[in-house]
Order: sequence, then structure tokens, then C-alpha cells
Amino acid sequence: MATIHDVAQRAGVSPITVSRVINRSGYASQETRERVEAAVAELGYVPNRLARSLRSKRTHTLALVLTDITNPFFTTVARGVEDTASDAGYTVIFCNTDESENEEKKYLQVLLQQQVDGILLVPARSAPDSIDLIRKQHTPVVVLDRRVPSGVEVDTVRCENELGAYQLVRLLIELGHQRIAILSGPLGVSTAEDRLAGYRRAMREAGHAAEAQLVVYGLFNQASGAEMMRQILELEPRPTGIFAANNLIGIGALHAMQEAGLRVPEDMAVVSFDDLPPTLLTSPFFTVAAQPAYEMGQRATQLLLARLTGDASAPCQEIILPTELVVRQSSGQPRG
Amino acid sequence: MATIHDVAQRAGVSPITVSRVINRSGYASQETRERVEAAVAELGYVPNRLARSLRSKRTHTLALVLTDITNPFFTTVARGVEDTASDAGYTVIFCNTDESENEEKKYLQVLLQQQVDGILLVPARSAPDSIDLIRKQHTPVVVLDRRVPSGVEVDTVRCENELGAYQLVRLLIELGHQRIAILSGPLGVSTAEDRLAGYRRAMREAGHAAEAQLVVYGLFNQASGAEMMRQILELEPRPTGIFAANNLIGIGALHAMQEAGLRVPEDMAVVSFDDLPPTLLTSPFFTVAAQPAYEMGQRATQLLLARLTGDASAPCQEIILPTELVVRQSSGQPRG
DNA sequence: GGGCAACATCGTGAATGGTAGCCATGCTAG
DNA sequence: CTAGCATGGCTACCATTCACGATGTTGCCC
Repeated sequence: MATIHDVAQRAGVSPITVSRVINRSGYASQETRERVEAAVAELGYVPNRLARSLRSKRTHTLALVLTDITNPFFTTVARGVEDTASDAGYTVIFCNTDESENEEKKYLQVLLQQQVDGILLVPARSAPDSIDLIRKQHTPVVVLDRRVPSGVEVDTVRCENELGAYQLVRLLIELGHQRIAILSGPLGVSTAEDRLAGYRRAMREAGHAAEAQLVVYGLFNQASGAEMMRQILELEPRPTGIFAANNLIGIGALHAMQEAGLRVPEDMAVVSFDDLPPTLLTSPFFTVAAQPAYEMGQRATQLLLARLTGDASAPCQEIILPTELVVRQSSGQPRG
Repeated sequence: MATIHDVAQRAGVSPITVSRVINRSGYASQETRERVEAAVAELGYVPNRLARSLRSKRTHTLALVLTDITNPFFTTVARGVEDTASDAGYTVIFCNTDESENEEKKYLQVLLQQQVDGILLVPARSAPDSIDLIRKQHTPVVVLDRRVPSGVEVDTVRCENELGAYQLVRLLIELGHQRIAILSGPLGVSTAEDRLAGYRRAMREAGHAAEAQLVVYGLFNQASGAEMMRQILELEPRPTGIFAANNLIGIGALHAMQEAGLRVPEDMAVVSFDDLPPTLLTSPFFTVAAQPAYEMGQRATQLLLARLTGDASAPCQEIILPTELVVRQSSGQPRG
């Protein structure tokens, strides 16, 4: 492996001059530049970023720590992050925590050791601990998708979860449903909690009783969605409307209903948080509160890059993006 | 930022001893170990991997260069890679090339500068150039999903594309279809070429004429699938069977057919390469040749790790995994 | 034309944080 | 008494860039 010294020797200059030519920093005469470039080409020299970063204290690498990249919502977020970062000359490392605090800690440790310039975090649970860990290394961090406990000062990009959920449940109510169940995400995850709050507000405002058995908790995935739905199907009388707290839960619920021989929306109406990208669907079916996933990734990355290049001490921002109510078949027609 | 020297000073030992305690290499007495660990905790010391890697020439980082992470096939491959790499203590960097040779070169340059230990590559086009580039830095590489020109020696993991395509088209023929169109991927991409070859073999064996207009070329995405399908719908008489060369093309084709008021499979039968993960589908519909995506990621990573830890000079392997024919509604009933 | 500021061009030496290689010492066991 | 293990320090080195300085050149003013 050729080093900068080899190039310097071949070009008859000092290593620092080679460095200046490569990085276009400082001065270099036309002739020197050409000699250096020739030497680089002849030796097939590839600069060593480790050494460069060690000295310059900049790795030009960001990290995106999320719960599950196979969830299309996060896949889209990830594209938003990558495109934005890439344009600014940054590389991105992705990590899946599977909602485990432990995995999150482990990954953060590794990322900090790698000296990433900044971290985008979708916190699994106890965000404050993780933020502390990151802050101790003076690494900028932006929290994505989820809320942090009040009092914790950190840049955040997320959606109007409470309102989006409220609108979805409100829609079911306007269609004439009274017994509406929620298949919620895990307790302790802010998006799950906020969506539950939106559900409760809509139900309360409509004067519907708060039945504890209509609220089921599970994980943000398809298997759990099916499991929760099976539980709901045991109830007597059955609810007529279902609010799935995310896209995968919605799909799982649908599977469970198909198993039980129920038709949607004729037998039961379903609404769900998160849209699926049209590129993946044969025919869009779910009535949803769609989050601007790509934009979330974009905005969060912009915020992070601003911290890196600008003043690190500016007051923290909390960007809250709107969701869009998209009505399709799964919510059905008004009930008689 | 505390360095290993700070920890050493605090613990009253030399830096190398701290290093030994942290990496569990060499000897350290119980008492020394405890003093060091206490100092590490007190100072919140985080080892600098850049420095470590610079010296040890190992970054414990792999790179996965693929064309589009939003394609669920690649998302699943990526999970297979990440899980396997993570278990072995490696971090993975993902890069999207969007089928562009240029993007691929740019990313490879950066990755080599980062001194990644190994690269998993889904080559956009001219694999040999990229492989040369990587090999020049003595970095191990495994090619995933796609074939390289014969004569190029490199580890490969891919599927039986020709056979999978053959079986799909054969199925349509057995169902009584005679005019079958193929919505192919880009020329120059081996998976597209092999699937086209499978289509041709099935048609030839059945004695069906090789009509040039039944073969359309496009990109491996949904927009292109819809576009190709619109072209096919212009034909007189229309084909009765469609073979989509990948999942996204299939979805795009379906959209175009819905636009045109056609029903699948009643008006036209459709088969497609690549399955969509059941966690994403409300009701699986497509008849497909399913690739073991997760396993592909896994096997490729194992191969790469073997190169890293074992003999780098072992003969190259070519692992070819079978596809599975999954018959669902989209291919329809036998035609009268 | 002398003086001087400002810029252009490049090099020297040290520093970045950690570990490989080698060596020194003490202790135990045969 | 010596081999060999347990323990841990010293020195150099990894590849690059920062801080600073040296030298030459240009332009401008009086």
C-alpha cells in the first residue's frame, strides 16, 4: 500500500505538499500539482482516512440508529438521511436495535469509538441515558421520530402523533363506529403513547366509554399485530372499528381477520398509522395517517449537519411535521 | 476526551497495560485490572478506534454496496448481512448506487479510504473494473446477487436465475398461455439477462415463436414496470401472460393494468421474480420465483469473513442458491 | 529605487491515540 | 539452579495533518 510518503518521494516534494494537493488546501503551483497527481496515479495511491481523521478529528461519518430497517417507514427515513448526508460529503452507518435498549447501548459504544461526527437516534426506550452517553463524548445528536421526556434538551424531528391518531379515530366515529379497539405499540415508546392519547381523546370527546379491554399493547411488528387482533376477536360483542398503531400492526391484524374469515371493511373497519410506499403495493387499501418519512430523514440530517458546521451551542430545535389523513377502502362506508 | 494515557496515569500504570486490560490481551493481575477498570469508569474513557485501527490495520468494518435499499429484496439481504456481521463483531456500512456505475466507483473509493476490512458488492454494471479497484487495495470482496463475466475469479453468491425464470414461464405455458411477454430488467445486468434466457428457453421448448415485440427492457423499479406494461398493452393481439423480471416491475405492471381496467388473472396472468416479505403484504397475490434473500446475505457474509480470518488464497467459491416457485392467484387458472 | 506589506510556495517537526515487538523482573515448579 | 509463566514497561511506529516558519515574488508608495 502506497502511503503519502511514497507519493511525496516520487514527486520530489514533502508529504505535506501532497496532502495540500489532494485536499486542495493551501497553495501549490501548477507544476507541483501535476507532478503530485502523476505520482498518485502511478502508485495507485489511496489516502488513509483513518490517519487523516485521527489527526483532523473529523471522520465525515454519521450514524443512523433505528429500530428496524425492514419497516418501510424507516427504510424511507433512511433514504432521506443517506441522500442528504451523501450530498454533503458524509457517509452513513446504519444500525438496527430491534427496540432493545441493550443493542442500542452496544451500538452507541461502537459508534462513539468510531468517532462518528454525529448521531441520528430513534431511541428504543430510555432516550435520556443514551443521549447522556453520546453527549459525554461531545458528539452532536438528533432524535428522530420519538419524543424525549420534557426537560431533556435535544434537537428533535418527529410527527404529530397525537393529532394523526385523533383524526383517524375521529374518522371511524364519524362513520358511525362506537366500539373501537386500539392495537397499540409498546408502553414506554412515545409514538405508541401519543397515538394512544389521540385515540383516547377522540373517544372521550365522542362520549364513548373508556373500556380497558379495547386497548391492547404489543410490539410494532406484524406478528404482534396478528396476536393482538386475535385477542380482540375474542371479545363479546366484537368492536366494529380497529385502530392499528402502525403499518405492520395493521397488516398483522388484517392477516388475523382473514384467518377468522372476516371481511374488511364489511365486517370490521380498519385504520392505521403510517402509509406503505406505493412502489410496494399492488393496490393501496389502508386508510392511514401518513408520515412524511423521507422529509423526516432529510430534516433531521440537515439539523445535524448544521450543528456540525455551525454553532453547536444554538438553542435546540423541535421540528414537528404534520401527518396526512389518507382515506381508502379499509375504513369502509358510513354504518347504518 | 480522555485518552488511554489519562486512564493509565489515573490507574498508576502504563498505557499499554490499560490496552491489555481493555482488549483482554496479554496478562494483567486481578488488582491491576480493577484499578484500570475503575479509572476507565471514572473518566468515561472511550477507546479511539481510529487510532487502534491505524496501528492494527483492522477496522472490523464491512461494506455492503447495493443498488437500492428500498427494494425489499435488498432490505432482506441487508438484514442477513448485518445480523451475521454483527455476531462476528463487525459493523456494516450500506451504500446505494441506484444502478449507477459512477456512484459505485465513488462509494468504493470512499470505502477503500476508510480501510474497510471487506466489501460485499452488488455490481451495477461492469463488475470487473470495480473488482480490480478493490483488489488493488488487497481488500477481500464477495459479489452478491449478480454474475461476473467468466474468467473473473471472485467469490460469488447468487441464485438460479435462469432456472427460476424458466419455471415461471413454463408454468404459464402449462396453464395454456401462448403469447407471453417479458418485462425485463436493464441489459448488461446479469440477473436481467439470465431471467430473459430462462424465458427464451421455456418459449423455445414449447415451440412458441420468438416475437421481438414481446420482450421489453426497462429498469428494476416500479415506474419502469408500469411504463413497460403500457407498451405491452398497445400490442395487437395482446399477450395473455406477463413475466415481470422482478417484484417492483411486477407491481408497476399491475398498476398499469388496473389503470387500463384489466383484471388479473382473469384478463391477464402475471408471474414475477422475487417474493415480497409477508410482513408487508395484506394478502400475498403474486405467483413468484422466491429468492432466499436473507440466506444470500448470510452466506455472502460468511464467505467474506472466512477470507478475513482464514486463508485469503483459497480457491474462489461460487454459491448458487435455488429459487422456490410459489404459485398464487396472479397466475390464474388453466385457460380453456 | 528603497522599503515594506502581502501573498504564494513549500518544508520541518510535532502531534494525533493506540498497539506490536521486545524486554525486564519476579515468582513458581521441577 | 533454571525453565517457564505471569506481569507490565519502553520504544517505535501506524499515515496524516496542524502550527509554524522559511523563502521567494509581487505590488505599491513615497
